[in-house]
Amino acid sequence: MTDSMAFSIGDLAREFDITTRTIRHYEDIGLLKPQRSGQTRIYSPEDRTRLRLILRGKRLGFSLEESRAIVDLYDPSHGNVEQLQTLTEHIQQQREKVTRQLRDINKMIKSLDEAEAACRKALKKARKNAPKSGGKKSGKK
Amino acid sequence: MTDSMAFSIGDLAREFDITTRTIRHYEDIGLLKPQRSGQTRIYSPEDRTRLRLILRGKRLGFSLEESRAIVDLYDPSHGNVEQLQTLTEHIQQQREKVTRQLRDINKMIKSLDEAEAACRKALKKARKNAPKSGGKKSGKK
DNA sequence: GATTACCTTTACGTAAACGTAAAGTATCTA
DNA sequence: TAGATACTTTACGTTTACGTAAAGGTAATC
Repeated sequence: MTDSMAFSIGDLAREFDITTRTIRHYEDIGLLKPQRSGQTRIYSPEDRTRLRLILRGKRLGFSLEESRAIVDLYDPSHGNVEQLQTLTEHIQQQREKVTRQLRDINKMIKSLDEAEAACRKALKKARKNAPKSGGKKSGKK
Repeated sequence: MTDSMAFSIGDLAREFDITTRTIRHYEDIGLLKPQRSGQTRIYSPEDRTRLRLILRGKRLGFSLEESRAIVDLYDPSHGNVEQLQTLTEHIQQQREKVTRQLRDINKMIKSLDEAEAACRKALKKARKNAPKSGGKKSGKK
């Protein structure tokens, strides 16, 4: 039960709703390095996790290069102290970026709330002025 | 004091730390429509707000087309009821996307926390094993 | 044994979001 | 009056992140 679970490229494409081309592209630029069985790519659970992180980064608007920095945080190929120190700096940078995103998102949610309220108000007013066939279920609710 | 405040393209570029080319590009695709004084563009506070919203969307990884949808929420050119209804749908969509981003961000912050902790731990261990010149300020803290 | 469903590589194409250069206009200012 | 600075347009170039053939290998199934 050590390395029992493996995935094909199609498995991952289906699971994450992306194309195989996308997955191969990530390999082209060195974000993924699956094993091979002959020609065919074999993805481990770790590869799957890396892919998940990449796609999360994408949803957050990170470039693939930025995602690389994040994914590499979880890579056990960081040994010496200097690397660890630059690593903490990287983490700090990512944290700052993400924190700013959090602020932006909260602002945007607030904006959406306001926009929705204004919209509802306008709709209410419109229905009141011209309830040509819409006055049916017009309980106060 | 109605429309007293106006900005040049350079003003806005400096304020938001972008190039004038970027601002003109947003106009090319119809995201901004500043007034003109002869050839020269004159930006109102409303234009400035639109630009701010666009850039916020960018930081959140929105495409300019997506940002257009958001910016248009605040545009007073939405009059009739059907438009208002599709508008609420748009708002709902944006809210869902942003909500998912919020989840992603929280996950990522958590991940960063863990990565940082693991990193500190590794550094501590490294200093303990080889304190060649680093044992100086090594109070428990 | 032919079809179907996977997988592979190589390679040119493309949309988005600007960058960058060229060439010209208008306004200060030394 | 000659820069220097800031504005303008036109237009080709570039990067990122894949899309989309083309051409083929392998393996199960009808």
